[in-house]
Amino acid sequence: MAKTTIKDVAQLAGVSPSTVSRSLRGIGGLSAGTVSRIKEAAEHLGYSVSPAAYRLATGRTGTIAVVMPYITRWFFAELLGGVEKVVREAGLDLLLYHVGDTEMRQQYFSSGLLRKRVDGVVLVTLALTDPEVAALRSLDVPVYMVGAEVEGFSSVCIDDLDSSRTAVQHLVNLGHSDIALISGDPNEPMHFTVPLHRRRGYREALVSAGLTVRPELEAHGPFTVEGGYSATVKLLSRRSLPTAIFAESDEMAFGALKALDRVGLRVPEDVSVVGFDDHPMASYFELTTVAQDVPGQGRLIAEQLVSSVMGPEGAPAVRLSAQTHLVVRQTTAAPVRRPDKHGTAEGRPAHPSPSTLPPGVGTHSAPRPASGARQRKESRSK
Amino acid sequence: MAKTTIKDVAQLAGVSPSTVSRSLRGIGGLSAGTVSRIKEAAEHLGYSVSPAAYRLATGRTGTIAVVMPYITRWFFAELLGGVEKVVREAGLDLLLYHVGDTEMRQQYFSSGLLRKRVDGVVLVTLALTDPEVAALRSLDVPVYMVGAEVEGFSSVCIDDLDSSRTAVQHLVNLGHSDIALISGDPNEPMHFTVPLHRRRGYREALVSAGLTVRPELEAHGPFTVEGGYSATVKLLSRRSLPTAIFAESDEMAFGALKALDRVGLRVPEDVSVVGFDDHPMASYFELTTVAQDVPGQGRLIAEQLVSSVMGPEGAPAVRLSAQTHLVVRQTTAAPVRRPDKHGTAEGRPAHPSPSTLPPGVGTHSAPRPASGARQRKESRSK
DNA sequence: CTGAAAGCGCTTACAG
DNA sequence: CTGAAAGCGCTTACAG
Repeated sequence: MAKTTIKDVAQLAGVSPSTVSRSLRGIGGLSAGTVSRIKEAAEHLGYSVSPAAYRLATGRTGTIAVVMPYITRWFFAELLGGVEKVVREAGLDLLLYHVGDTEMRQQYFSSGLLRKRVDGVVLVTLALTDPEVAALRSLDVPVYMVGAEVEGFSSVCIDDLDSSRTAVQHLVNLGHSDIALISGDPNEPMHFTVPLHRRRGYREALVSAGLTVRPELEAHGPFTVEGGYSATVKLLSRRSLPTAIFAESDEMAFGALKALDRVGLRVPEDVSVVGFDDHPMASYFELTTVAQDVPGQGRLIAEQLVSSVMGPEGAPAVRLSAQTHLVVRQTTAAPVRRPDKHGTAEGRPAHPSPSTLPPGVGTHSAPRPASGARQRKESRSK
Repeated sequence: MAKTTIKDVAQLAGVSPSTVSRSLRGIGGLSAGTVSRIKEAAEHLGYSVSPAAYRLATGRTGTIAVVMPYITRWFFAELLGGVEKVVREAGLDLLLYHVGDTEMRQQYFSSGLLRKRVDGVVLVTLALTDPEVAALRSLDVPVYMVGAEVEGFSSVCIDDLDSSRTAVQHLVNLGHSDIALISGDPNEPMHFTVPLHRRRGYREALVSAGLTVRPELEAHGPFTVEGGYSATVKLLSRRSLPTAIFAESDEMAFGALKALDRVGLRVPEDVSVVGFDDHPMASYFELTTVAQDVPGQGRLIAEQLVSSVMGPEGAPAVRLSAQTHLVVRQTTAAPVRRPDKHGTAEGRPAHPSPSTLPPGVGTHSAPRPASGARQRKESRSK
């Protein structure tokens, strides 16, 4: 199974390596006979060009890198899927890099890990520091961003600010005035900008509706089910209860639904909930949410990248925006007037139409008093 | 921003390129002074070796490929995360390939896409045909498999057969005899073996409990929430209703829960449900399920790969197995005796008191040793 | 301990 | 339309 080289092919076809090279890439004038002879020889020998040699000779790697702070979370996995599709169809290789914490991040950007290794890189959701931007520029390859923007780099973003405003405005329009926010941690070390924009959208919507921004209506946690659950528990332990909750991601909204269910609050009768993403499980929960096409964003940015990498000329940086739209399902409704502002679930009047109770909520677990602790009974067999 | 080469470093340090090369990789005897001078020069110039030149000279690519039929599904994303971690820590690059359908698959294996491109490849969940195995062997690099086994390739698998048997035995122990299966499509074109093993485990458990395997108790669909939903709808439209359902994945189980909820069947009072995976949302739904550590499997196989790729000598193929354990939560309970076997949901008597189901406690199955089962108690810290 | 030289397998002006 | 030759940037026996 010795590796067959271009020389072997040349010899078999009775031509020079140069001719084989040109023929295989369809360059220059070639006599039809030679071409087919070469093609045959190459196939017969099972020849494929050595990427290493090709790269060394041409300086092009035929490879792009995708750098992400998470791999398994819904948004990131979907985005990766979209990027992969376009990149593969273009015949490029995709190198995956996970930059999970600030330490990895630092060592990642300081060492020129990508140097001479890729023709382009797409960064997902990473808010770059100035030194990081400088390091990236010194790579001398086009940089593409999703969910973040940097001068001189192409990007595709949704309008987080406006989308969040819309989501909260929906709650305002329904008549809510005690609208809580479940957001990402504003002080997390990776400095993601998405949560910042979504929070700003929330606050702006309140203000423009003549409502006041109240810190006790805001809680935060990681962008996960657990994060949404514990943030909601926090909200529910404060002095005034919200009639609606805007969660910055669907997974957080799922956690909120669970927490509400645990304390016996009904959705949407007692509390309305809006999420963000349109995660596949969102329709399961009948969750009202802001929908975005994540694989589409991946494809979009990858197409930019591909056309610039394959093209003869580096294309100028562009800023693309992806659409979002509010999907109204069954977790939002007009608030029910409550006689007792501090009332517990039991004290509330029954809602006229309980059939709007979202499926899956409230059926599988006995409601218990919320406490910070997770209740989890597990038993293992064997 | 001209690329700095080893010559530049050599010149600056006043030595030959050979010496720089040796010094940078810590080979041969080196005088301390030279080493530090070289190191300084390299840092000053921001030098990093050209991967292409390195690969061409050494024949090693420092790269591994991960080939997966899905990227975004939970199992695959988690596995990828585990592999990535180990691979990155070893300083290797990870090339991601998505082989989504039989067509991609064919063109993928026929063209030597991986040829000369990687030092090793991990295949996830792909049942290979003989020609595919041959193509892989001709790559002349070690091949690693997760969730599948091939003679001569290293692999890590869970025991799908035994795990499924255990899950169904749990239902049998609770007193169920009408146990349905929600499985993957046995005729899907990719020929995944996991669903086959899980189905066999289901059937074997029935048989060994003296129950008969009834086709009308089996339904299939894709390994998704939707798939589980529609498979359950199929089950519910047949002549006899099951009192328990074993779903081959948690996501399918979620779909089952939804379908049951839609028709007013209560879980676990009317129907018990067991899933497979211990997906993060499983605890959300209080789903009884077979837990597996997916990122751990990714790390395990990656460690094998790394040690063989980095090591001087190709290690022999090994077959590793990963543990599973049944996690009993609240979606399984003893069946309630029904007067009317063909009764509809509406026709059923209301369950006397759901509180007769002590949360978690009363639902434990008597752990019964399955044949050939590994005994292992796992406890979760944190 | 260190250099000069060959070689890894391609591509691409440069000639013809 | 096709070849010979140089060069891409490394590594590694081979000498010294």
